[in-house]
Amino acid sequence: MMILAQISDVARLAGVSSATVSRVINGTARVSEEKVKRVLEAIEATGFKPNEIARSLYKKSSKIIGYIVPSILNVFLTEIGRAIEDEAFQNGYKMILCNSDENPKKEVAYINMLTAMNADGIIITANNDNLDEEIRNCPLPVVALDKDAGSRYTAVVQSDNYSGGRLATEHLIECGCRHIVLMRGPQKYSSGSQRFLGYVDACNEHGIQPLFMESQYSADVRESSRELLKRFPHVDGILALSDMTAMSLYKVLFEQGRKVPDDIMIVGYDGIELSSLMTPALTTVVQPIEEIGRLAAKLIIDQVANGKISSRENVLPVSLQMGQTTRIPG
Amino acid sequence: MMILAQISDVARLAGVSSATVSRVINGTARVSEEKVKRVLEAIEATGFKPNEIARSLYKKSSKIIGYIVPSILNVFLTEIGRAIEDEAFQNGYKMILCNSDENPKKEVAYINMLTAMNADGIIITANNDNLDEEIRNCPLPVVALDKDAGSRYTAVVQSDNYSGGRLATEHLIECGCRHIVLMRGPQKYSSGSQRFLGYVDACNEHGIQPLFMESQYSADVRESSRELLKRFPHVDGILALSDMTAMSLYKVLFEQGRKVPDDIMIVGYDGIELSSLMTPALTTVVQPIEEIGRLAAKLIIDQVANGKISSRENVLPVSLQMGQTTRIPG
DNA sequence: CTGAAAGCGCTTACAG
DNA sequence: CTGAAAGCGCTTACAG
Repeated sequence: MMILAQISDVARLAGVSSATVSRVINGTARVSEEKVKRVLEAIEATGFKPNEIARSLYKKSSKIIGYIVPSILNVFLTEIGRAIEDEAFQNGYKMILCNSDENPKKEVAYINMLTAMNADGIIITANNDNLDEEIRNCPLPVVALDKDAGSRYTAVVQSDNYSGGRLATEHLIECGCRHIVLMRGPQKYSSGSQRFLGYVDACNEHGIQPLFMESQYSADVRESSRELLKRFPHVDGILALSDMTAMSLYKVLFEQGRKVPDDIMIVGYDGIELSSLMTPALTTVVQPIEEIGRLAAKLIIDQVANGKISSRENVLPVSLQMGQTTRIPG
Repeated sequence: MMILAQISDVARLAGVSSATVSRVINGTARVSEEKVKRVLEAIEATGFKPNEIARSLYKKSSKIIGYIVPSILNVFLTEIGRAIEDEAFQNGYKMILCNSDENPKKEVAYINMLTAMNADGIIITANNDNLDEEIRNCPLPVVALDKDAGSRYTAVVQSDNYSGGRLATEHLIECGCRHIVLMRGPQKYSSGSQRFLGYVDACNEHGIQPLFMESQYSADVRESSRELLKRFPHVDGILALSDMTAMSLYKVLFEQGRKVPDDIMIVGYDGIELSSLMTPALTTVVQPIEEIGRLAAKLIIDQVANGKISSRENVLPVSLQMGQTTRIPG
C-alpha cells in the first residue's frame, strides 16, 4: 500500500503546468523538447499513473466492454469471452464479465451498472425477452450473440445455425442413421430455430422423418436424455444441443449399454476445447468461437472510434469436426 | 441511444439543489418529506441514474474487484470466479475478469489498470513469481489464491492441499493400489508442494514407494500421460493434477487399452461440475470452490468497510468424492 | 433541513 | 509552445 502520485505532483517536480504534463502523456499537442524530457523524468521519479476514473469522467468513456452471459459456467460462452477479452486488451479496453445467473433482474442491473460506469459497449447473450425496453433505453451500443437481428440491438454476431443443423444432419445420414433425433433448443433463439430448420430440411431431402424433443442448455441433461431413449427406442443418431450436453447424453447411453457409435451416433455442437478431450472424442459442429468474440468486440471498438457500427448483421460459417462418436460406413 | 439525465436536471425539475438530490439518493442526511417526494418524482420522470464514474472519482472507490487468472479457460478458476462474482454482486460490487494468458506483462498491465480504475481490491492466481514488486507497490488489497502466505499479499485463501494429497493417496491405498504415481504440479505453488508432501507422507506410512512426474496445469496432458505409462509400466493408481487433466489422462489410458478402474485407478482434483459428468464419473478431491471464491471477495469487501483485513491466512477443508474411476475391494 | 461552494484528478478550449 | 481556467458529474464539509 502506498500513496499515488498525481498529475500535479509531476507538474511541480518538472516545473510545468498540469496541462503540459497531460499533453506529454497523451501526445495531444506539441511540447518543447526540454519540457518533455523533464516531464518524463518526473513521471519516472514519481511513478505517476494517470487516474483512469478522472480521465473517463471527462472523456465519457471508460474503455470498458461489458460481456453479459447467462452463466459463466457455460464453457462455450467463456471461450467467446476469452476472445473478446483478447481483442479488447489489444485495443486498450478491459472486459467486465457479468454473470446474469439466468436472472432477468441481474441482467437489467448489469445493463444499468455498465451504463452508469460509462462503459463503451455491451455484448450480451440474454435469456430474457423482456429486455427490449432496457436495451432501447441504453445509451451504449449493444451487440447480441445468438439472436435474430432485432431492431433493438446495435448489431448481431452469430454463426450460421441453419447450416450447422444441416451439416450435422447430413453427416449422420451419410453415416447411415435413419432415426435421427434432434435435441432442440428454445425456438425463440436463432440458435434453436435455425438449427431446427436446417435439420428438418436435411431430413426432408432424404425422406427421413424429423424427430425432436425439447432440451435445455444446462450441462446436465441426463434426465431428458433418458426421456429421449424412452420416447424414441429406435433412435440411431442424436444431435445434441452443445458439446457439454453431448457429454452428459453420452453418460446416459453408456449406462444403458447403448454403444457409441455402433448402436447410436452422436453429434455435438460448439467445438469447445473439451470436445476433443472426451472419450470417445466427440464429432461436433464447430463454431468459429475466436472470430465470434473478436468480431463482437471489434464492432464496439470501431463504433467508438468511428461513431457508427460497421456491420449490423454478422453470420459466420461453421464446420464439422469428426471424432469417434460417428462413423462413416465402408 | 438516448441522452442521460444528470443530477442537475433532477434538481431543476424538483426545484431543489443538486446537494439535496444527492442526499435523497444516498440517504446521507435528513431531507424534508416534501422535497424527498419531489426529488423522487423528478428522478422517476427523468429516468436519472447517477454516473458511477463521477461518484467514484470523489469516493476513490469504484466498487470493482479485479480477478486475475492465468486462463479463463481453466474451469476450476472460472467456477471460483462465479462465486466471487456472486458475492460481489450481492454487496453492490462488480467483478472484472482479467485473463492474463499466462503472460507476466499482461498481469502487470492488469494490476496497473485496476489501480488506475480505483478498484477496491484484486484477487489473483498468478503464475508469475516476479510480481512481488508490483504487488508491494499496489495501493489495493491483493488476495492470492493458491499461494503460500507471503508477506507481499494482503491475504491468502486456499484449500488444504496437504490433506488433499493425503486423502487421495490413502484412498488409492485403500483401494488396493501399490504403485501410485503422482502427477506433480509446479512446486513453487503450495498446491503443488503441499499435495506432494501429503502424498509422500501417506506413502511412507504405508510402506509404499512414492513415485511422481512433473505435469502442467493445461487441460491437454496426453503427452505426459503417455510418458507416465512408459516410465511406470506397473502403475496401478494415478493422482491427477486436476479434473481436466484426469479427463485427458483417461483418454490415453483408454486408447492404450488400460481398464479403469480394473487395471489402473484415477483420482482427480478440484471437484468441478464436470467431474461427475465424465464417463466414468471421476473420483476426485473436492475443493470448496464456492467458499474459496466467496471468502476471497468477502475479505476485500470487509477490508473496504473496516479498513483492515479480517484474516490473512485462510485454509479451507477438502473432501473426497468417490466416482467410478476407483473401487474399494470387497 | 438546505444551498453555494469547493473538490475528486484529469483534459481541453482559450488566450497569449 | 504553454499556463490559467473551466469543466466532466457527482459528494460533502461549511455556513446558515
